[in-house]
Amino acid sequence: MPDHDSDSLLNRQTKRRRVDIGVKRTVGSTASSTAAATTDNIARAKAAIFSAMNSLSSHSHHGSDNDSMECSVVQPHGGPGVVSAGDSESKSNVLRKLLKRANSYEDAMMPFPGTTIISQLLKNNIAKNGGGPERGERGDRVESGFPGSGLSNASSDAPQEDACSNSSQDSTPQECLSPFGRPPGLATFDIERLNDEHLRAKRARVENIIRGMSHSPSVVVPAASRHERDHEMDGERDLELDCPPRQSQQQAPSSPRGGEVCSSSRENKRKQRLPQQQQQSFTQLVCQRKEQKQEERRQLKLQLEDMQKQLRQLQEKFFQIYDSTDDSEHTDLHNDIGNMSEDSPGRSDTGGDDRGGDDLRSDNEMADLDPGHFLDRARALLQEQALLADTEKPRRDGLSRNKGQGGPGSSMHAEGKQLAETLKQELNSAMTQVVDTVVKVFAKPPRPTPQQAFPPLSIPPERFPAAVNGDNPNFHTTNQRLQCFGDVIIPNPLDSFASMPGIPGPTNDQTEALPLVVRKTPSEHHHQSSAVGAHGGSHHPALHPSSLSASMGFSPPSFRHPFPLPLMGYPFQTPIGPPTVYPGKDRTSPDSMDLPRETTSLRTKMASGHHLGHHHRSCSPAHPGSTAESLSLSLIKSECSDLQDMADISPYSGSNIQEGLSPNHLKKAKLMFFYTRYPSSNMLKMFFSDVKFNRCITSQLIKWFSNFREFYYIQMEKFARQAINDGVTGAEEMSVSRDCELFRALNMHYNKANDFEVPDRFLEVAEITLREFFNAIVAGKDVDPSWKKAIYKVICKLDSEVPEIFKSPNCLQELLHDSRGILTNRFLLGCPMDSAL
DNA sequence: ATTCTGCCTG
DNA sequence: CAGGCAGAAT
Repeated sequence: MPDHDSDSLLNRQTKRRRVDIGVKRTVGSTASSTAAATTDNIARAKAAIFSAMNSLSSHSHHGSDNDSMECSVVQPHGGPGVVSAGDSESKSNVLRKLLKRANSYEDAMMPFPGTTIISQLLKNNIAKNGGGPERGERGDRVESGFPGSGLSNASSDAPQEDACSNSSQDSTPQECLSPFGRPPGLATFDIERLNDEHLRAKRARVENIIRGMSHSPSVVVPAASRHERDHEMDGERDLELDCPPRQSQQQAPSSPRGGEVCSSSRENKRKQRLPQQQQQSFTQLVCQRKEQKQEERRQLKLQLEDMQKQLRQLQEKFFQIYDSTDDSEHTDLHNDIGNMSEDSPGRSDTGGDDRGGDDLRSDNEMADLDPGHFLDRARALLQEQALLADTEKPRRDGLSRNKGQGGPGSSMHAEGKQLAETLKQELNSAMTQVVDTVVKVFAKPPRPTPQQAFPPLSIPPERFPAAVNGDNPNFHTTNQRLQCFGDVIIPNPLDSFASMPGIPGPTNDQTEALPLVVRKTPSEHHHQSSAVGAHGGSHHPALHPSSLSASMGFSPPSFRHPFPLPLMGYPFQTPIGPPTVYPGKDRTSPDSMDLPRETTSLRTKMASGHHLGHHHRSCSPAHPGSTAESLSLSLIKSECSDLQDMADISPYSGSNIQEGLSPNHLKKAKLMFFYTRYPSSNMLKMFFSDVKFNRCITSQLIKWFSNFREFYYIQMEKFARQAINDGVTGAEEMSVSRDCELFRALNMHYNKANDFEVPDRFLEVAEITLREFFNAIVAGKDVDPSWKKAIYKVICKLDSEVPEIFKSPNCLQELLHDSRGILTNRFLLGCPMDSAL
């Protein structure tokens, strides 16, 4: 095909010449403009949310460092103007601020771990609230009730100053600076009374809201959020609708700066899909959860510290008592006093009651002089464990006593106990270490591998001091906490992502959402199509939110995927996995044929991502494929600099609306191409109603069709030239049938599994296209760099209506009249949740 | 200024 | 198939 080659060369030379036609500009414009308006509106709110989330997440990461006030960044744009907005807006702001305060208070409250944030919050509110008399005017400005904005860290941030300055206008500086600084209700008491009723009402509202949110992730979404959700749905389906007042109000706070950030960050690349969604309510939920986690974390840390202290003390005691044992175990190195003390650090300091010399001596005696003593001890221990009476060897007991063990008459008994306890303690210590590790992982982002990072405290596996009872409570508590944590942590180990350089905070926010997602995922149309290959094992839960939750329940913790995050942004129905885990050889269904490819392509982008490789490598060697996949996905999101999109991440995507395009969507798009080559963005929205549209999604879909067209026209040109080369003289001589090579090529591309009956109309269009190309080439028009333009113009008019069935999220199943995929998937995946088709 | 498109490249 | 780009349309 010399011609073609030269042609492409020509094109290349004159590149950038505008070849495209006015195609679709008209149709698309309406749609796009509408869509644009909608997204734009939403965008601001998103940006706001994003920033809030971001700040929160960063807060959580550094929280342990007591950088706590980072949370104040929550509302970068939260100037005075914000406050003046509508009712709902101020409410949301108030909430945010409340949450903010909660964070601050959390630090302050540390000594009272048991206290709830809310109660403290409210108390403080009461105490402080008198500060702003004028506040009464605006009931909604509850934030004024929290003059403690600057409370935990005055230097922390500017944003906080906003709130601070706000209140300072009305109240004294002290209020602003020191929440605890002045005795509650002194001068302000009267004032407070004036506003008492009002404040009560306010508090009640706030409390209710917070309570509702804090109850559980699954909780009923507050009215506000529900509305939002509804609105979102409306927005998707009917873009013409104006935003309800609420919406616009909510957007108000974020408008200016959110937009800026958004656009600036967007400049880098056109990024990908990022799910978009709920706004205020989500933010609130996220914040709340963050708070809760943070508090838990802190408490846990405190307890751990206590435990460690106790452990040290116990250790000391232990060394005091069991020096000999330790020594003998440790070797013969310690034959004399000096060595002993060395071996047991801290012991010399604290322990030094009476035993110093005696102990040592006894050690010597035991080791050298009286080996029998040792045996006695061991026996005693055994006896203890066997619940035998220690009276068996009164004599030896006495001996040991004489030796200076210093124990009471029941030393044997005590010893046995202690040894038993020691064993327990070892287990405990292990647990402690684990807990500690976990906590650290959470607290400090830049921690690579939790596993090895055992606390320095790490007491050698030798024996630990007998666990005094006092120790146990803590231990139990810790354990319980750990378990509780587990529920939280496991679903969103994301925090570990935080440790990765390339990953921005926002990513973590998504994590937060996970638990929520899980709950809300009825998953209606999973496994629409087939696709999946063979063994269920290949499926990775991480890519399937609902299945994730489901599998979570059934899989042992160790199998839980460490990187669930990606699901948010990606595929739901994605059968994925095969390519990652299994090279794709064992794909059985014809349908699945194209899957690997799609999957691969999906992954391609991620793979192309810069930091990808080492990231997942370092992160979870255990799950190479899946990890890579999910991580990549997360990275993609991370990379997506579009703040709006980031803000779009929401936990509510579960039900019907997906936040990303799955391979099945791609498949569907391909099938749709048989009907329409130039779908408008509006049309796409209608036909992909199960996807939450944002700019990224729209762009991607458009890009898909663009790619489809590209391939289509390339094929057309190719075959046209081929026909010419073959000596065809008239366009009429050519036809496109289902048997012809051209069709096969096309079908292979768009309908690889061949499980869809290509409409005749497509054949006609293909034929027309082919002839157009043929004629154009024959006429020598291909010398014109934009010679295809005319053809495009013709072809774009040949779009036919896409059958209604394509509007159904489940259309693939119906179109492919193949339930195999569904059943297969369900079985293979062993995911009951998915049966909720 | 934004959106959409096609072209080229990987 | 996606990223990046440039051009055109709005």
